Amino acid sequence: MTTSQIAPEVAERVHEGLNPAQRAAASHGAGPLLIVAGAGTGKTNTLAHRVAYLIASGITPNRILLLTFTRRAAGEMKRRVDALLRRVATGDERLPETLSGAKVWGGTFHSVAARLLRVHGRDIGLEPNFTILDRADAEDLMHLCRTELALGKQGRRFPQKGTCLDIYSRCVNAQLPLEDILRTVFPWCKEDAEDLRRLFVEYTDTKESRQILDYDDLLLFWRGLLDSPAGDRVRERFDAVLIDEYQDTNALQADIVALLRPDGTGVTAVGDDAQAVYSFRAATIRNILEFPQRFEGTTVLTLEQNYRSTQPVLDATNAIIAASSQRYDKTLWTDRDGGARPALVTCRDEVEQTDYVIERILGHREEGLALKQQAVLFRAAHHSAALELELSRRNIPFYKYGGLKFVEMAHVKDLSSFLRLAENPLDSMAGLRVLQLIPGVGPRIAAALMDALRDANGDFDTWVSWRPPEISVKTWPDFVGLMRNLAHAPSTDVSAQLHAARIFYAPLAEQRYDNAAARLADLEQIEMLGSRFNDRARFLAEMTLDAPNWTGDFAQPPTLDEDFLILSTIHSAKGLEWDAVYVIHAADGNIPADLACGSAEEIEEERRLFYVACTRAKDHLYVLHPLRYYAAGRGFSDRYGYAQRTRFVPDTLRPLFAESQARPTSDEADAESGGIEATTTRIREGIKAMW
DNA sequence: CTCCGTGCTGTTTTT
DNA sequence: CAGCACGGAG
Repeated sequence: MTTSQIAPEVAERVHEGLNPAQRAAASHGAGPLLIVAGAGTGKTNTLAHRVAYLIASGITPNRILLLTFTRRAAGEMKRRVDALLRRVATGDERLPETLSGAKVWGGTFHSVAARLLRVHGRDIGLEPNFTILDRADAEDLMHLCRTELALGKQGRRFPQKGTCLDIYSRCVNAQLPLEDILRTVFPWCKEDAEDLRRLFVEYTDTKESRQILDYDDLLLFWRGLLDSPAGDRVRERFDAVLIDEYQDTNALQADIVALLRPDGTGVTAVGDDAQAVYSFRAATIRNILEFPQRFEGTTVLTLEQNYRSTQPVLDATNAIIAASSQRYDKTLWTDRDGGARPALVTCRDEVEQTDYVIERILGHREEGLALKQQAVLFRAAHHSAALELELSRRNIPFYKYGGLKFVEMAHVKDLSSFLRLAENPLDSMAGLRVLQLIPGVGPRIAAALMDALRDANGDFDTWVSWRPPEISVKTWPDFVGLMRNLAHAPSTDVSAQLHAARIFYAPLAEQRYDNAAARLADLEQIEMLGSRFNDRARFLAEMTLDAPNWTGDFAQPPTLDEDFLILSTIHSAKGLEWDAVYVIHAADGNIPADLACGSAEEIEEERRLFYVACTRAKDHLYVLHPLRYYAAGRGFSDRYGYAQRTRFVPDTLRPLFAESQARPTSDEADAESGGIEATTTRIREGIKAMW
């Protein structure tokens, strides 16, 4: 790492406002650095300061690689670094040139991989027009391969396509042999090892021949590139590599970091082993625990001063995580005195929980807390269904993170598939999808047409002579014309291409969907969005790799400037904070999820997840658990269960909480019938409101 | 071959 | 109540 000496007064300006530990982290020298940063200790801020410090000390911004967990985090980081640099530049003549759009390489492992492979892929035999399969595409491809090999037709039932992909992905990301993964994670599929092996070979071959990459390939090929003779060309690009949320990286990602900076110089990893919640994606806290062994001469710095939460909230969250066997010991403290103990609220059922949460939210808003400063968190996306319904009914605007994503909706995928096919005519997943939109064209014909296209080296002219079924004789030439135009269009004009595709697609969508108008409106939004891009491949990649945040950009109720409540899965809430946080369905079965109680490790992860949820709160924390809950999915009708409060708040921790009932206990006697009556009344009101 | 109706099954978190 | 697999009609 080539850092020139940094002037003390410049350093002082960079570090303004940091505490001593943060300061040490931000201005650390070239040796490998691990920052163990507890929740709310200013991790993001410290990392931003470190980036600014590196730039101020002479490293060119585009020689810094900043790997974050989400695109949102990347954007936030960039904003802060820019602000810092602006502050530093004041009165300094040497710096302004580095300022204008400090182009730090940033993004998720996956999106950075896509960009690097676009440039260097040829060196390892990858054409730059490769396209990327999202999760659903990958599953569908797995399914096609399974049918191809006639698996699951021998009487025994074969694992589902999603399960197959999970197994495959787990092997790749954990870098472990199939047997190990089957034995430890998917024991009920042990019998299928041989067939799975065949399936995975077929899957891999198909992807290769079609020049399509799945999520895992992006990491795999990035590592392969670094491991190849061309690896130096990638290594030479970067002087510094910083990785956020290191506790949630997997073996493959750790390999990539090590290959980027083999001796560890210039590596900065930030993370908190107490917040590791992605082991289902093969993330392993061994990466953070063993970082010092992997990189000799590592400096470990710990951030323990919490700036986020009040003392009572921190007392509770510290106690929750104390029960865990975390390895990097740290005790968070704060000087934010005062504030109330977090609330532990018992509700009779989900209706009561919903009402309670909404009342509190509105109450806080009365006191001046905007909806945006409050969030409701839950374990699984569907846990918020009842709440969403009631919020809509009461016209309380909200926005939900996690769960179904905008770009995964059928019509959005349809539209982007036109561009994907134009970008890479071998992309059979995009091709099959687009072709089957045409009436009279099903899987068989579509497959034949894609084969023909491949034989013609991707020249769409080969489709001109094909005679479609009667119903589509008119549509077909338009379609072929569209594809030819898209293929020859300058790749820069993304929104024009989207427009052309939309015009063709609109009538098909109208036939296909009963709510076509709404869907077509979405597509206009996509088109607008396309105008922000000047590169089709980049557009398509971001579309699949950075999907979640796109929803935040526009796919919401038309209230973007207005105030709205945040609903989020706990996983999607990572790294965020709100003044008031409501953790709902915090009852055994949901937290921890009964599907995740197979082993002690899994339960520990659920505990950390609960910890992550609670540590999002600055001033007000509510943990709610309905006694009676609707066990979604276990058959319909009246499958209600009686839930224990979450085991992560055992009796010993109760003094740290203010316990209450959602309704006064005096109602107990008549509450049962009263509650039910209230429900039926509400249903009737709802029906009346419909006319 | 496509398309549509019927019946079975299965459930988390995300790049 | 889905989303998917399978069977039969056109």
